[in-house]
Amino acid sequence: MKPVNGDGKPAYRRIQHSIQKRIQAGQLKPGDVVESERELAKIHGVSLMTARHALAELAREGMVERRHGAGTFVAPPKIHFNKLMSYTEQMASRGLAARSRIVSAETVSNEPEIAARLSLGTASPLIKVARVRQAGDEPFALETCYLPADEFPSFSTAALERGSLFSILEREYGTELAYADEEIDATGADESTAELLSIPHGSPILRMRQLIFSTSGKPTTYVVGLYRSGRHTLLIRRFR
Amino acid sequence: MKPVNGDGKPAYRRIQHSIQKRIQAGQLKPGDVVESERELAKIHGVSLMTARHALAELAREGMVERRHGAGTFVAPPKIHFNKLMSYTEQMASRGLAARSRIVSAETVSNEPEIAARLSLGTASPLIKVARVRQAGDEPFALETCYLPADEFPSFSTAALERGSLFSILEREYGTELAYADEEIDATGADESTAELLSIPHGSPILRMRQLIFSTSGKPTTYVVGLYRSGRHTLLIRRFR
DNA sequence: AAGTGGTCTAGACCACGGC
DNA sequence: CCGTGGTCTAGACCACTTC
Repeated sequence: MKPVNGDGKPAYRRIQHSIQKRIQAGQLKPGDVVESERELAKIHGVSLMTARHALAELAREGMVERRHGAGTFVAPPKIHFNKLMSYTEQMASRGLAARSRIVSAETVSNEPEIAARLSLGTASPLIKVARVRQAGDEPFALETCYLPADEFPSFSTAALERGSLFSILEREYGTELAYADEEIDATGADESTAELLSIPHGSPILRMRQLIFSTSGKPTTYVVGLYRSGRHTLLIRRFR
Repeated sequence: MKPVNGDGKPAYRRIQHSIQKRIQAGQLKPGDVVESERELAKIHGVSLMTARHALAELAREGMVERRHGAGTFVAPPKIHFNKLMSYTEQMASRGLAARSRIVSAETVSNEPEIAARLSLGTASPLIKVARVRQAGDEPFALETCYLPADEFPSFSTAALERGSLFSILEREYGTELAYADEEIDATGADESTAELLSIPHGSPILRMRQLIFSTSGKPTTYVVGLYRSGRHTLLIRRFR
């Protein structure tokens, strides 16, 4: 009497996805009521606990809100705080094209501190790419990223001209990024940075040092970003 | 045949807490195995699903890790990224005492921009308290916080000398804080800030503007923090 | 093979919300 | 009042890890 599910996926996931699809397709709008546990159980031919599991997961992910005694409702779209996004993605999410210029691209072996952060030997070769990010014609940030050269063979700077670093890592090398730890502080622009950003030497700039980890837990990229004061604000949401 | 639980709390929460206590008391150390679902069910006289619920919640909170086929294990203590903590709490979590000096405390009605951020009329009275945070004898930050004066009657600056702002809000006024949205950028120290932080005028400083919301979703406090360069680094974790 | 977590059933009662 | 989500039972089988 075991009702075989069509695929190998858990029933609660299938229910979850079916609701998720309807939300993304716009058939269910924020505020709309979602089927109750009992309705879903009947529709999908599962027990209450299974239907419940599906809704509980969706609530945990922020897709729906559950109100005791009232029902389950589609949640308003969340603003993506604390999301790890590439510059290209950030611009795209605002409907803008990413503009940047590669300042330098080389393989270096003399940056022991950064190699250490990437859990590598002190003399390990690193791909080092420095780019100036532009808004309109004005440069507003200098980003330098470091990758272990051994893990990204035949890394092509040309590809960087076209697409984002993230998409290259993910599509060309199958590296799934998971999270990043960032250190943020203020500092003054040194000579070369000042020149690249067209600001006076010593101007206050925001420095963001980012260590990006892949899903396997390995540090994959180190990025140092220097942002012109007044041109850039970081947004974070903290929870209690 | 309904086994009455001693209190009104759900069984799965009691199980959760009993495990949580043993972890915090050090009886269970990171890596230690936790009782299996079946064991917990027997011990607490509940069904498997209930014991399971308790462990699933603990896993969601990051207290334990579950490994399919192997067991449930105490997770290593997590670094609290992206947590909304008061200065006092941050220091306490490092085993240090918070040291700060109140620079000024007044009620103002002429800061329309900040009143607006707190969703108040432009002329609403605001409690404004400026404090210098110290590490040892060295000042490293200037924090100015604003609260709606109407909602915190008889706000005592004296209490601030003793405890943290957060604890006053939570204990004296029953305001539960939920989350904060922060804007972070770099700027240069103005005259008065430079003097208070003992740094040259124009030195780069990290500015953090924070709007703190209560659990009811209402903006409750606005904080502007100015941090000396080199003395302070912000840590964030971003997820993909 | 034994033990674990992951999924699931077919019910039950309770607490809460809105009419 | 009825329908909702919240908790819970007493089992079951499967997938996985460990030995």
